[in-house]
Amino acid sequence: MVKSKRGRPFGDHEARRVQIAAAACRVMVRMGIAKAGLADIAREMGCTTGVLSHYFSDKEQLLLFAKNYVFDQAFERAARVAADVSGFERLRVMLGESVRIDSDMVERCRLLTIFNGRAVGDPRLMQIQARRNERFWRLIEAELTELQRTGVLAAQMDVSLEARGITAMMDGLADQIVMKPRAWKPGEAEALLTIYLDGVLARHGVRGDGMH
Amino acid sequence: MVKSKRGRPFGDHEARRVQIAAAACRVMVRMGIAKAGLADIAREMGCTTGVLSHYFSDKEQLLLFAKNYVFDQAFERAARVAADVSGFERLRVMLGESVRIDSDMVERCRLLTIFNGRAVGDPRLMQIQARRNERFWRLIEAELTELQRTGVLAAQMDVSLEARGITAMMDGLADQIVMKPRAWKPGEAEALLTIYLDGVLARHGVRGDGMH
Amino acid sequence: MVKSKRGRPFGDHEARRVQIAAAACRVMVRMGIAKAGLADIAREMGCTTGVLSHYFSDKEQLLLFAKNYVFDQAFERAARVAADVSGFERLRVMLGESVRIDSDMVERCRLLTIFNGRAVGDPRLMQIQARRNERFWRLIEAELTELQRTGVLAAQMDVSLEARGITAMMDGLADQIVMKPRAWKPGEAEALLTIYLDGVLARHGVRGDGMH
Amino acid sequence: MVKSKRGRPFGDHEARRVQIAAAACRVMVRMGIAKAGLADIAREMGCTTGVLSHYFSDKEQLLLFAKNYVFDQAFERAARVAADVSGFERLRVMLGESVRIDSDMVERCRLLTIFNGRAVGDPRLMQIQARRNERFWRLIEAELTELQRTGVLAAQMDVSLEARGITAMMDGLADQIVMKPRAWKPGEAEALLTIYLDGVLARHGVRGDGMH
DNA sequence: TATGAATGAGTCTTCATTCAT
DNA sequence: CATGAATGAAGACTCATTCAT
Repeated sequence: MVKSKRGRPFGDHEARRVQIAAAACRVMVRMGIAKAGLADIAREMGCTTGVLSHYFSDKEQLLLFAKNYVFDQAFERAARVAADVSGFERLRVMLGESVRIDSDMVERCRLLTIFNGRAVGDPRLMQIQARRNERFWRLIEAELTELQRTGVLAAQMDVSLEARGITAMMDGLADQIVMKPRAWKPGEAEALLTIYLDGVLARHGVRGDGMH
Repeated sequence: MVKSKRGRPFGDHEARRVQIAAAACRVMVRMGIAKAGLADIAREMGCTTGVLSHYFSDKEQLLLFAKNYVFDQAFERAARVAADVSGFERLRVMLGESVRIDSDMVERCRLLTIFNGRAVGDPRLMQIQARRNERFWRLIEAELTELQRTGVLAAQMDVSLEARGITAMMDGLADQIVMKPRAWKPGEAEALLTIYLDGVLARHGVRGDGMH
Repeated sequence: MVKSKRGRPFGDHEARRVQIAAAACRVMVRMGIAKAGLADIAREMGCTTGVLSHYFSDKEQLLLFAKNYVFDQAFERAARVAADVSGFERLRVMLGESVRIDSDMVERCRLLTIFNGRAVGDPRLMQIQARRNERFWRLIEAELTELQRTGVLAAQMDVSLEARGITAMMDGLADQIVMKPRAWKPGEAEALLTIYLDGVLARHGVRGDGMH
Repeated sequence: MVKSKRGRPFGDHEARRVQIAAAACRVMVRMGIAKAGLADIAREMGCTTGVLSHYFSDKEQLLLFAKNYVFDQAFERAARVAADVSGFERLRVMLGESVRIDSDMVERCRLLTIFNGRAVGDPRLMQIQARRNERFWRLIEAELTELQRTGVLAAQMDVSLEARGITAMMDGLADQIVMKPRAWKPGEAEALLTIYLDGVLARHGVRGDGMH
C-alpha cells in the first residue's frame, strides 16, 4: 500500500470517503432519501455516525460527494467501453452500455432519480445537476460533431438538437426502467435505443457510408 | 348548487382539498419536498396547520392526493385537447400538448420529478407511481392499437414496445426541460417529439395513408 | 383577563415568553450557562422542549430575550424607586436600590456576569451588551446633568467621566457580591456606594446646597 | 540549563503547557468560551488535539491551568512594578498598572470576564474564582495595613471595607473597559482610579504625611 | 371549522475522549 | 511525542400530530 511520508497509509482517506458514499447510495436506494439517516448509513458501514462526520462536514456534503461519485463512475464506464470503437458504432456502444439492464444499472438510475427529485426546489443543487446533465449532452454533441467531420453524418444536421434528443431518449428509458425494471425483457431497452439512433442515421446519414 | 343539510354546498370539502393540494404543490416546487413542511403549506394557504389536519389525516395522504390531482389534471388536459382529432394527428396533438413549455408545464414536470424521487425506496409509492406510468403507457398503446385497427399503422408493429418508446421520449424530454427550461427555444421540444413520431410512422406506417 | 377578538387570551403569548425567560434564568444561575440545556429549562417549567421552540425560534433568541427581560426589570426598579425623590438624594436612592443585597439581587448580578462572559468573543452579543451598559451610563449622566442644571453640582464637572466612574463602582460592587455574597454584611455595599457618591459631591458639590 | 536524564531540558513540559494555555486564551477571547473547542486550540497551536491530551488530562484541567496562568501573571506584573516603590504611591503604581489600557490588558480583562461567567453555577469554580478574588483583596488589605503601620493612614480606618471598595473599583473599571475599550481615552481609567484613591487618602490620610 | 398550544420522537451535529500506529 | 481515526454521548432543532377552546 502506498504510504505517506510518516508511514501513514496514503489515500486511505479518499478511499474511505468512497466507501461511505457507496454505503450511502445503497441505503438511499433501499430506504429512500427521506428515510435514509446518517445512522442508517453508519450501520450499513458497520461503524458509528461519528465516522461520517470525520469524513464529511455535513450530510449534504456526503450526499453531494456520493452523487458526484456515481456520476463520474457512469462517465468512466461509458468512456472505457467506447475506447476502441469508432464511427457511428462508437455512439451505439457508448449509449448501449448505459441501458443494459442489470441490478447495478437499476440502482444507478434510481440514484439519478433520487438526486433529481432532491434538486427540485434547491437552485444550487439544480445547477449542479444541470451541469452534470450538460456534461452528458456535450459528450454526445462531441460525438456527433466528430461524425460530421468524418463524413458519417451530414454537415447540416442540427447537432445540438439531435444531442438533446438522444439525451432525452436515454433519460426517458432510464425513467421507465426505474419504475418497473421487470417490465423490460432483455434487449428491449437497447432495441429502442437502436431504433432511435437508426432514426438519426436515417435522417442525417451520408449515403455511401453507414447505410448502403 | 347542491347543498348539504346545513346549507353548506356539497363539494366544498373536496374543493378545499384541491386548494390545499395546489398550495402543497406550489410549496414543494419552490422549496423542495424535503424542506416543505406542513407549516409552509398552511402559510401558503394563509391558514394554520390545524386546517390541514381537518382535510387530510396525514401528511402522506395530503401528498398522495396532491400527486393524483396533478396527474389527473395532466390526463384530462391530454384528453380534452385530443377530443376532436383523429388519426395519427391525434397522437401528435395529445403528446405535443404535454411538451409545450410554459411555467405551468415546468412546474408540472418538476412535481413529477419530485414524486419520482420520493418513490425510490418506498415500494408502495413506487407501485402507485408505476401505475400512473402504466396508465400513460396504456393510453398510448390504446392509441396505437386504434391506429392499427384503422389501418394507419401496420398490424405487425410491436405496440407495447413502441408505446414504451414514446413514453420514454416524453419523460426524457420532461427531464431535460426540468433541468434547464431556458435552454429550450420555443418549439424545439415539439420538434423532437415530432421527429420521434415521424420515425414511428416511417417504420410502421401503411402506404396510402399518412405517407402517400 | 384581556381577551383578543376571537376570545383567545391576549397577551398570554408574551406572558409565556416571560415565564420561560424566568425559568431559563433560574436554571442558568443554578447550573451555569454551559450546562443549562433546553431540556433543563423545560423541566424547570414543567413542560417539554417543544414548548420552548414554540415560543422561541432559537436557544439564542430565548437567552437574548431573557437577558433583555432581566435588564429591563432592573431599569424599571431603579426608575420606580427614584420616582418621587429629587436632588442628589435621587441618585443615592436609585443606585442604593441596586446594591441592596438579597437573594434576588445576587441572582440578578449573577445573570449579568453570565451574560457578560457569554458576550466575549461574540461581537454581536458584545455590542448588545455594550448598549445596555451605555444605557445605564447615560441614565447616570442624565442625573448628573440635571444636578448641574439645578445648581447642585458644579458646571465644570466632567459629567461623562464621573458617570463612568459611578457605573464602574456599581458594576464592581456587583462583581464582588457575585463572588461571595456572604462576605458582605448588610449595609456594607451601600456604605461603599455612599462613600463614592460623597466623594463626587465633595469634589463637585456647590457650596450652599448639599454640603454647607 | 538543567537537563533531565534523557537530555531533554527540564521545564520543557511545563513550558509547553504554558504555550497551550496561551493558545487557549487567545482562542477563547477570539471565539468565546462556548465556541472554543479543543480542535480550535490545537489549530491555534498548529498541532492536533492529541497533543493537548498529552499535556492535560482534561479540557477542564486545561482551562483551569490557563486561568491560573493568567491570574498569576497579573499578580506578578503588579508585584514587579511596585517592587521599588513605597508609601501611598506604591498602591497607586500597583493598581495603575492594571488599568492601563492596551490590547493585552483588554484581553486579560476579557479572560477574567469569561472565567467569571463560567464560574456562575459551578460551586467549585466559583470557590476557586472567589479565592483569586480574595487573594487580590488581601493584597490590597496588606498594603493598607502597612500604610496604617507606617502612619500614612489612620488606624481607625476599616481596612477590610476600604480594600473591598478598591477591589470593586478596579473590577468595575475592568468591566467597563471590556465592554467598549475605545470609549476610554488614554489616562481616563487611571484618572478615575486616582480619584478613588485620593478619596481614600482624604478620608483616612493622616495629616503631615501624604497630604501635607 | 379553525386556532395555536403542546407533545415527543427523530435527526443532525458537535465534541471531548480514547487508542492504535 | 504526535497523529488522526473512531467512539459515543449530549444537545439543539425540526416537525407531524394531537387536543382543548
